[in-house]
Amino acid sequence: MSIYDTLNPMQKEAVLHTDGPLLVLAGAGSGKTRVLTHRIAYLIEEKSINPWNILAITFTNKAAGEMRERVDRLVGFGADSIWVSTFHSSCVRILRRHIESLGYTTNFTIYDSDDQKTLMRHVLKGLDMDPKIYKDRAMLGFISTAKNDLVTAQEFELNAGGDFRQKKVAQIYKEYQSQLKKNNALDFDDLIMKTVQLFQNNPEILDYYQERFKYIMVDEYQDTNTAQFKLISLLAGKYRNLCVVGDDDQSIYKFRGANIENILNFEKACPGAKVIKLEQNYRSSQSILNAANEVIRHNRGRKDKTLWTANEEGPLVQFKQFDNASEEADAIVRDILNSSSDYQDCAVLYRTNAQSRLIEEKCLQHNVPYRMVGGVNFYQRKEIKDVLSYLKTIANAQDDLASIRIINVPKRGIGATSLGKVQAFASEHGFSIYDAFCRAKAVPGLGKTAEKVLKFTEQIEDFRGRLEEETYSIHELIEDVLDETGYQKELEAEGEIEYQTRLENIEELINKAVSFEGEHEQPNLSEFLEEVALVADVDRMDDSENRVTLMTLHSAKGLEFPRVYLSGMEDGLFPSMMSISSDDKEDVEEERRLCYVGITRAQNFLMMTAARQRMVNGETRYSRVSRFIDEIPDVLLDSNKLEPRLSASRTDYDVSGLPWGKTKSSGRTAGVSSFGPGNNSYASKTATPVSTPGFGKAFTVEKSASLNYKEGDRVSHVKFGEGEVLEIKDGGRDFEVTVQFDQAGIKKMFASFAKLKLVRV
DNA sequence: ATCTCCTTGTTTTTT
DNA sequence: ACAAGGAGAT
Repeated sequence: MSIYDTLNPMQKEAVLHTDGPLLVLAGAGSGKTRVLTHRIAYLIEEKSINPWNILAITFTNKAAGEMRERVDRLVGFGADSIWVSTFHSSCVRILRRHIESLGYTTNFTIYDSDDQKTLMRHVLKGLDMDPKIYKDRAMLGFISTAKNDLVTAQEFELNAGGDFRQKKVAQIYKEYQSQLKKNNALDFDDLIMKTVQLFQNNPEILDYYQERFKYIMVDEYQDTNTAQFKLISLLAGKYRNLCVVGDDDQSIYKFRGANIENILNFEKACPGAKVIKLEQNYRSSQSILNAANEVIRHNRGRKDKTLWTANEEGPLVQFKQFDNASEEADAIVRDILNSSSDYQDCAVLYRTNAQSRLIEEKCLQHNVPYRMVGGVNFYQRKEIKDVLSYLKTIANAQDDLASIRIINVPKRGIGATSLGKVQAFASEHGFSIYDAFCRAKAVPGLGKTAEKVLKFTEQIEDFRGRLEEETYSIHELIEDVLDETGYQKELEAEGEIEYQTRLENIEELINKAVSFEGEHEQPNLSEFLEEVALVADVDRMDDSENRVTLMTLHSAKGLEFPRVYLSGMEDGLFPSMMSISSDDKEDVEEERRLCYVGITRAQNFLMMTAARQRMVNGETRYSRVSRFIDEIPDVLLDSNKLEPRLSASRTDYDVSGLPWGKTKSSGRTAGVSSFGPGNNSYASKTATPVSTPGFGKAFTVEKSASLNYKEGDRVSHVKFGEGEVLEIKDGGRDFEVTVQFDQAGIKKMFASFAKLKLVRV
């Protein structure tokens, strides 16, 4: 019996169809990864295809790693010469070799969204545009959309025609591009677009890669954008052995330029394409699948398919509505505890990252270990960006953003004024900022500051020199930078707790460097930086520990858990207000697909929850239950939604036409403009009684009762060991706990950070 | 040059 | 609620 006999007939058909275009419509949990891995194995083992000729594209690096591992297990050898990677890393790899024909140098840097924003601000300032009218984020949005559609700045300008605003945007786009080029940098969207341009301008390079990648597979095809589609079409243009796998019902990245038409029109774009549907779900119970099918049924314009399962029925999907978000979070964490499942089998999913805080708080309160995916991206943390900017400056002296970021970090007495002079000097002579730093003596009006600047550049040159040595490693470099620049000293001065977490983060970066060195024959700094630039948060998710997973619905795509909690099922939150009020009906459909993705993550147990009252952006919001819940027939739900509501009469106040009532609870008294100043007071007055003026305070009291240790208790800390609590002080947001540790001495720390555990004596 | 307070935006999602 | 950027003070 061969490994292919374990596949169902449809899966098997997909595996055996190796030549010519193939679209696999794979419903949630239908074993698409199995199909992909077996298909690769089949190509290598049965069709004797050289692994070298196979390209498999996945959505995240984590998925890539998993796929490689699974292929490794299926085929004995050769699996490591297959390209398994994301669109972005594939493009970087190609560009590193050939980008010189586009006028960049091969040590280009990659700008993340923060860098983009900084650069855009700079561009807007340089063009003397009013930032009130031309907002950085909006401009970047236009540019991103354009790039995803392969529209260059020049084409954008032509398309703008006589439209004044569009012409302005075109001007900004142009300037932004030229600044990027000056910095020898590419943004995320450039990675794809430049690769496409490279192929279009250089047929011989394209031909090389067409010959190289005779068999191409693309996972999560529903989330590809136009540029990515073009890239794939070019690569597969010669041999046409293209297999794409996806599910139109799980397309959730339209906001990022994903073009659902790519999957809906695949057959048109690739004449003669074979289409195979995988409709048997192996993941979820019947009950869960029923709910999922009911929800997604409400979308129009989808490929017709019905997911079924042979799994047992399982418990009904639960739905519970709570009075407020805190109760909701509390109930979820309690339910996890009561279920006596392993923590790692549980996931709490939410629409927005902001919702994670309450869940986290409750986990800490009940001593439930958790792991949070997302939130502030690790590589976007200040200390990480600082260290990386040093590395970037050392690796690529043309990266102005990086040089500017660190010239006065740690403080060297080089402020905005001096920097301004250097920048003026640099742009006048066409130098990069770093080159201008090196010529500080020639910068007019810099005076004594010039020497400080030169001290900095000497240091950088010194590091650069050391890097030439064979034995000098990246992690040593990081450690030396921390030490010799005085960065670490400055961190220390920031205070105990800050210092701790920041240092921990930097240590994690060092670990990353060490493992990078282990994986590469000749570790190269630019390569390290790019690897770091391309990691998503899910990639860093370590699932070996027994912890509850907290993440957004978006990050949950592709994962599965025995026990799933879908929180915040409220209209205005999920589906989001933006999508509800949008002119484009498609927007709510995308949210519905997101809901479908969420439901289908669950294997055995699913609980959906909602809160009647929730704090959002510092204001209390009252919401009704999500329309997605209404779309699931009552018989499929174990629900409390028929119970009387807390404030049935609250609709009386709902004069705004929004699906919720709004209360300004604090701070700004800016009028709700549409009502005019007179009506404004009406809105806030009527709503006040419900908003419990002291809500914030009541909240902290509740938290106080929950700390399970008090002054005088023995507690233990992960790092410091055991000790005695000397003092607990209410520091507003959190409790400040002072502990006399047996070994480590007296430490002050925040309760939620320290995760102290009570020690029974 | 650095610190402080005030204003403003942010919150939908991320490679 | 909270962070980040800008203006004005020190």
